Amino acid sequence: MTATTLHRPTHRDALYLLEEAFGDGRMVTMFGRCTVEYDGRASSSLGPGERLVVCKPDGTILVHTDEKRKPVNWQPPGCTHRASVRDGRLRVRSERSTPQEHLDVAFERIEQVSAYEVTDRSDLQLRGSEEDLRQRILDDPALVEAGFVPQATERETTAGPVDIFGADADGKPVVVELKRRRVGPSAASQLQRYVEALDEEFPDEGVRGILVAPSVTDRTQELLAENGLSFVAAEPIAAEADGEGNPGGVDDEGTARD
Amino acid sequence: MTATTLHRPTHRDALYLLEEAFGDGRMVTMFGRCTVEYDGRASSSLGPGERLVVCKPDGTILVHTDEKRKPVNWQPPGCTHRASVRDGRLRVRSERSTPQEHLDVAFERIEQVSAYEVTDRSDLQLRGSEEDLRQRILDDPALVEAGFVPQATERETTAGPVDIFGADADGKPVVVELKRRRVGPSAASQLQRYVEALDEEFPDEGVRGILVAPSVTDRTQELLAENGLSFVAAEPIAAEADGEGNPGGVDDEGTARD
DNA sequence: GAATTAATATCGCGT
DNA sequence: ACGCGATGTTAATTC
Repeated sequence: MTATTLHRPTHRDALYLLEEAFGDGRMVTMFGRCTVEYDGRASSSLGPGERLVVCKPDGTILVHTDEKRKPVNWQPPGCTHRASVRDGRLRVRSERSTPQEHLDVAFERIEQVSAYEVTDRSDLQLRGSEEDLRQRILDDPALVEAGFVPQATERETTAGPVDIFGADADGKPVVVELKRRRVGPSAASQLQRYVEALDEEFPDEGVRGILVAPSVTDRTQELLAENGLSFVAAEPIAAEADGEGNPGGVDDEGTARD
Repeated sequence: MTATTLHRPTHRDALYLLEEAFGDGRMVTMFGRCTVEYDGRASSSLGPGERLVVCKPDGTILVHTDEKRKPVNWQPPGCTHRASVRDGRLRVRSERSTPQEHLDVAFERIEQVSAYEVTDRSDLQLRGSEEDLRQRILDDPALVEAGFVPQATERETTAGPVDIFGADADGKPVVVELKRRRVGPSAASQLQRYVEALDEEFPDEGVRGILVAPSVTDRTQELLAENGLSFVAAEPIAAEADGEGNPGGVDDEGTARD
């Protein structure tokens, strides 16, 4: 059986399912009225309300309200889940050390509990990352500027590893900092740190810094100019010729719209 | 009814529930074997596997596998959900403009669908944030150094707003940058940008920069020293006298352990 | 373990 | 809408 569900169970019956599911490495969802307490890297309290709680077999716990992408409370993978009943509440505690932190969920009413057997071997294939941008540049260094010759990636400096290190048409050292999307001031600062570090390695050679990204904000442009840095516009994936038509296809049996 | 669940429904029956739930602003969970395609800020493909899909009434969609805290795919609030059946698959599409992006989930088998009415008015109370650290410093400026006098918070500069601006015992301008936890090089760069900006506002007054955080990394300490910046150790909340005993209490009716 | 950086980061606040 | 910075960021990678 890949899904087991209890509707409005007693706390005791819910507890039995949780014991079983935690032991079998099944994923669990709970829905009901609860409070949540967290203590660890910070601490927090959440008063009563109806929420969806998800427990994963890797030790993750998520508490979701009806809004937002982020859980209102959570615990990362590697935690230990325990369930119990005390003072008329169904309780779930998730705990870990390093850092010492724990999350407590207490249900005063449990509307539904489900346990799922999950099998998922597929890996996500992602396109358009900074890694893709780097590959584009290495395949066609002229995207940075004519005559640019990449010599190393992730080259170490005292300010940390730089994305691409190379030389321009005149043989001057060049640092290239890559960003997959429009950038703010922090990217300019980061590039400036790299240039300063390499200036000490190559005194009097006039190390150049080039930021490669789709675009930059106005203040960032100023920052770059102040520090004698350059900006080159480039996307992590080539922009498509616009002709996608209707990628999702047409529904033929019915639709539900939110 | 606050929770409605269909176990191994036909795609058509699942579709009817989705139509109803999306229309009523209910939260939906789905579990089954599916594939996922995303295109927008980046693009991705995910092959077949069993996953938990959560749709929120605010337009959020989350696709969770049995591992990790982050959803393997998602769409942020503000999207529009649509469900349909086509080519023998139950499909859910989540879409938005600005930026133009969409997520498609296609179930070949749907194990369970649930719809929940959610009511949650409680707000999260969080302690230990940077805001708490700021309040601590303002309550007791000597935590920064003897004689320090705060004059403004979020004071504007050409490099952006600084956390605390004030004067030291000698009347020299001081910029304080706050971080709630151990910091890396970017915090030092940020502080340096603020000092440079204020140096132009207060020429020849010798603007000082102080980083206040629990601790700094070695390379960051060097960066601070190179730029003539200071570091002061402080936590966002006072460390507790260790005496918490057994905060979770003792279980008296049973436990389930993961 | 600590350190460093990317991310479809998300989120909130300001203009 | 864009810009900017905090986050209990999470996660991957390297040392």
